[in-house]
Amino acid sequence: MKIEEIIKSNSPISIEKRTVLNIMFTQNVIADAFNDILKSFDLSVEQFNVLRILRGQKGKPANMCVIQERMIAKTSNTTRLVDKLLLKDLVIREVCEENRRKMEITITEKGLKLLAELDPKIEAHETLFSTNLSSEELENLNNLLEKYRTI
Amino acid sequence: MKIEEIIKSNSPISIEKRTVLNIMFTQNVIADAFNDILKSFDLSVEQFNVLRILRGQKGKPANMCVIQERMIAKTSNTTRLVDKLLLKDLVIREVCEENRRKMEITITEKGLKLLAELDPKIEAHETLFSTNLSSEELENLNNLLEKYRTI
DNA sequence: CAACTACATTTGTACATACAAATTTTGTAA
DNA sequence: TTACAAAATTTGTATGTACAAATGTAGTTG
Repeated sequence: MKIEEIIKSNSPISIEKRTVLNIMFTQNVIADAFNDILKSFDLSVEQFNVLRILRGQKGKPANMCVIQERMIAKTSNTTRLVDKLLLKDLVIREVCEENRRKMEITITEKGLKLLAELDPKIEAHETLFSTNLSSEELENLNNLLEKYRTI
Repeated sequence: MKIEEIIKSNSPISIEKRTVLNIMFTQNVIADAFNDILKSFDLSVEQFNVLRILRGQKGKPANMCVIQERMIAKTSNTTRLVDKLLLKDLVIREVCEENRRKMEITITEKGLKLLAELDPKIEAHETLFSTNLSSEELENLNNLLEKYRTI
């Protein structure tokens, strides 16, 4: 569906504006589908991302800075996201003994299990949209996006 | 900058996952730049979008349904967005006489003036990223996104 | 070591988002 | 005409986001 139909515009839209709208709208479609999956697991997208970052640490704890710099939405409030994960026993939080300003966040067994359960569903979702494009088209799309956002 | 560097991943990422990340991240970059512009005008992105939808009505009022269906993020709370715009005298809200369940929202002169002031800045921003790509590349990007998100 | 500055995180506040429940009005059918 | 269902919007609640200010800790310099 063309972006003009989606926002029900009757006047023509410049290619620059269309590109912005298309990126915004496509992100929305993906995020909505993500949300649908995570909702049944009582996780928000950002909570899920934090868990994935922690799993990527392979046992090593991560402090708040590290989590923050790896998140996609840069200014999510990491403290409160971790608070929520703590309440569900998906992570533990300890003061770092070498530098008491830092916090060490580690994913728990329960957190890992939850991710393991989610993995196939998330992967299926990621694949779902991609099947509309050939591998060359996918590569092309990624290259164009990377080139586009460079300032 | 490649998406792998951005999220500081050391393990390889599938093309499907990379595509999702690239779309999410690019949208974030655009939205942040948008926010920077609107912040100085004390508008949020969604408030701005509502104003633009109202301007598109060319004098005709729009009811809440109409506004909602034209917004990019489908479940923004239109009532509260309009509340905020009312407080700033950028719109007026009246009960529709033919169907008293409906509300008629109209943009004010002040709202139109604000948009007129914003227009060139927003356009410059939309153009900024687009200059990284040729017209064919832009067309290509738009087509790929439209094809990608089709379910 | 006292005073500063920088660092890491938390807290406060205002606003936005998601979704369900409530409210008001309209149309319709017994 | 009362009762009921549907439509349009609002309200409530929990959560998330943006950003500034506050807190607590570490390192540095006079």
